[in-house]
Amino acid sequence: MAHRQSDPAPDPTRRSERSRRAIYDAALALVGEVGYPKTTIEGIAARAGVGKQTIYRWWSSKADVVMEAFLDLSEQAAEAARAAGQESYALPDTGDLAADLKLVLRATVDELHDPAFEAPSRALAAEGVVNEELGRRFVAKLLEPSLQLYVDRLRSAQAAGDVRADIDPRIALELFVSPLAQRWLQYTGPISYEYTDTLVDYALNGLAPR
Amino acid sequence: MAHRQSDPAPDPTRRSERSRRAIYDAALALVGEVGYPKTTIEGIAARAGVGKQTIYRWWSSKADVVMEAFLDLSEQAAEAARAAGQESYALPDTGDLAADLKLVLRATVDELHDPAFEAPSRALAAEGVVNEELGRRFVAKLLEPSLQLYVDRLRSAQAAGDVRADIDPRIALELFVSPLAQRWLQYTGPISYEYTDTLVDYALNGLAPR
Amino acid sequence: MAHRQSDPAPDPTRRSERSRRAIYDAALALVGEVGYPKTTIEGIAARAGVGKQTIYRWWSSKADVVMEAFLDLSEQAAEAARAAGQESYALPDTGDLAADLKLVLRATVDELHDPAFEAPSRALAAEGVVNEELGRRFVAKLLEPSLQLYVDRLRSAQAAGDVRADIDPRIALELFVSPLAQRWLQYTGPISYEYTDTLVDYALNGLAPR
Amino acid sequence: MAHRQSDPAPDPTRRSERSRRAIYDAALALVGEVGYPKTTIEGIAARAGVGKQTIYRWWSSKADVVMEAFLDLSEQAAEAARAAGQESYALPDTGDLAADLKLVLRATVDELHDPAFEAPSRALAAEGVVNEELGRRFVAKLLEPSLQLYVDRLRSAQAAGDVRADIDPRIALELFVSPLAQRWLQYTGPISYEYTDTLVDYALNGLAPR
DNA sequence: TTGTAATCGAGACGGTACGTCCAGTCTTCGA
DNA sequence: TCGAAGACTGGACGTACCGTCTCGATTACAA
Repeated sequence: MAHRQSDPAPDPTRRSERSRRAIYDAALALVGEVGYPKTTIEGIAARAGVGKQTIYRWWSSKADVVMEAFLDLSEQAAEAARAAGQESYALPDTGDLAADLKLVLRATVDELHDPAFEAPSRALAAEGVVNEELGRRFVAKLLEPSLQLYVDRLRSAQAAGDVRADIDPRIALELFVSPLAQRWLQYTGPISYEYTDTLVDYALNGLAPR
Repeated sequence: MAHRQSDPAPDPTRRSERSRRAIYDAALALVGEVGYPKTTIEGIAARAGVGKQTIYRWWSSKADVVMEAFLDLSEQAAEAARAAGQESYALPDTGDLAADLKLVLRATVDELHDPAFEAPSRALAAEGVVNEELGRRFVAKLLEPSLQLYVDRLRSAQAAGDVRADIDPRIALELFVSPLAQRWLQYTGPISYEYTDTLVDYALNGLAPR
Repeated sequence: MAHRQSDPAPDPTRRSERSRRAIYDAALALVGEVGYPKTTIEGIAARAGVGKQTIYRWWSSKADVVMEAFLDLSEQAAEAARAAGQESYALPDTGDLAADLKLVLRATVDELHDPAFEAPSRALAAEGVVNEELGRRFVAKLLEPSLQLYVDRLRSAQAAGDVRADIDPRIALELFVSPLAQRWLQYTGPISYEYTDTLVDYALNGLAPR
Repeated sequence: MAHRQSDPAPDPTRRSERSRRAIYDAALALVGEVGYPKTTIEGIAARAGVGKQTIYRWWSSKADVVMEAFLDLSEQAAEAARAAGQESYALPDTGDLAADLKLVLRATVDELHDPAFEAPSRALAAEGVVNEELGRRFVAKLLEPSLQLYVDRLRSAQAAGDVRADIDPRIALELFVSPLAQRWLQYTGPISYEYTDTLVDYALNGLAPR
């Protein structure tokens, strides 16, 4: 980072779009093929047919490059989904909260098993654990928007009387989202539809007898 | 690891205890001072006053060294706790499940804020995210034993009728443990007594109106 | 040089005199301040407030730029000398050959000690040793004209009977000029008035007893 | 150079002779093949099958490496000559000074035309022009020993009455050696047997009529 | 009690990647 | 239309570590 400050700051309007795209592609391809630790700036540059300086000019670290590459990928995916008529900016709301949550969590389970997403997102999550700044960026850009959808759905459920009014939705969603996240991140247990269904049931009804 | 196979297998009985201790100390000190990524085998060896080969002879990677060092530290801490009369092999069981869980989680909150534990455990957690073998070892050695205590306490609560009998305690515990873990690992939110108390309440009583 | 061919040949009439001057000044200043090897095209351009392309358009290499800059400096110096009434296009001819040569060589000794000339001329001489094309240009433009003055003076001496008629003046001058040059270039010995006086004496009278 | 001082100084007794030889060979081969400026440390290391650090550990610069490689080559050549019965530690002394000098200078002319010696010695001479420290080393190790032979021969000539007693041999030798050196270094003129013969004649007999 | 075989500290080795600097080319924009 | 500005590909720089490989010098066990 320090080395960037000293430079006279490059002019973003003259930036080569071609290079940026090539760098994103190379970065994601390498992370997928050889894993994040063996992915090197030098390797990305070579694969992208780009000078190393072009990477160092616009990004401050390998984590930064991979992060933006992944962000870009997500945006493209979102764009594609939007174009395909899907609305990814809201959870389904059939009136049956449990069913809706289970559905969405099952989709998340599938996504977590998709190898195209797994390598870079694990890498970024790991980096974020140890690098607070990047971690917060990762959360703000990638995680929080998804979590917000749960907040919205839970509020709707509160309006319908399906969730107690005094519940904080931002915390409530963690009851079923965080366990899944932890199992995936830390290999603390297997991930399955049955598991996520169970989480929803437990979370909605509580552990204590009613 | 591969490089170990080629060696004629070192004789553990002739191992220098002095060196091992020095290596553990150096490893933890460096992780604390300069962070895990800037901690190098070479640096550990120099700091420990030890030849590099002595490290490579007994460990297969930096992650391995730091892992064992941290394990050793934890064991010492546990030992010290035991010596001080505390029993860390069981959760309190006052009959009030909610209160017992809140108490233990508050202690965990404190631990997570302890800088001596934070650097190495974050580093290992991060490494484990990306390195499945190490991740599983980390969980098995450090996480699972603690989680087992929750399982025991929940079973006791089931026997007392405070938790429904059809609940799987291994999953149930994740409702309040995983959210805390995720907030700590991924900076998805602040960590406080109030937060963990809320988690316990939500988990025990559920989100749906009763 | 090759890269010049590809360009559509720049139009010298539209060349910016301002830029050329600035480039000469910057080049000589940098060679003086940081030495020839650390002088870079980029540095010259920045110091001259000029685009790199402006340099590459008119010169083929760093050596080329410095060469022309130095040539320009020499011409200016010659001009100034001429303006001051000195005639630098001929050696003194008092009738006493030995005295005349000693005088001129002493002036050369002084010049070789002048730091303003030393850095760039050493740099160019060095470059010329290894780069024949540039070396020959250096000699033709800078050295040969001076040597010609010795040739003229020696011819005049031959006419006066002070030098044998069968002597080749172009070779003869090397007897006292080359030793001085070598001592300066290669640090093979100290340079002083006494030394050059001795050279003249030895050269004129020979080593063998008469 | 600075970076060497900071290191704790490597242990010369543990140095790899194999690597040193390979580095010398690679350096000389590259200088011969692509020229000194295009010879890089990286290239030498690759060609020698050696890590770059092994070069930086023992030498402070490219010039240093090439210098020692050339020195080593010269020593080997001298050794070989010695083994072949030649005595390179003295000039011939037939009693005819002029003939002896002409003979030796003709041999020098041949040597200067030998491409195996030309590339590295030009490179080192050039470097020495601009780098005083290296220049002096070059002279002391390579030039001065040869010049000393001339001094010896001239003294012998003085004893025989063939050279005036008041002549300083160290300066006298420059009358025929330096012109040759300058023509070779700076391309100030062609080099031939006839030329060196002429130099000897002029120097011994002087330019003035007798 | 004395070899003798292993481990030990030390650090040189062949390598890979780092982050920087500059070469030489190409593109944009203002005068 | 040229020149300043500077982004671009490319490649060498000198450094830091990697993991392997000798080296003596302890050191502890078996003879």
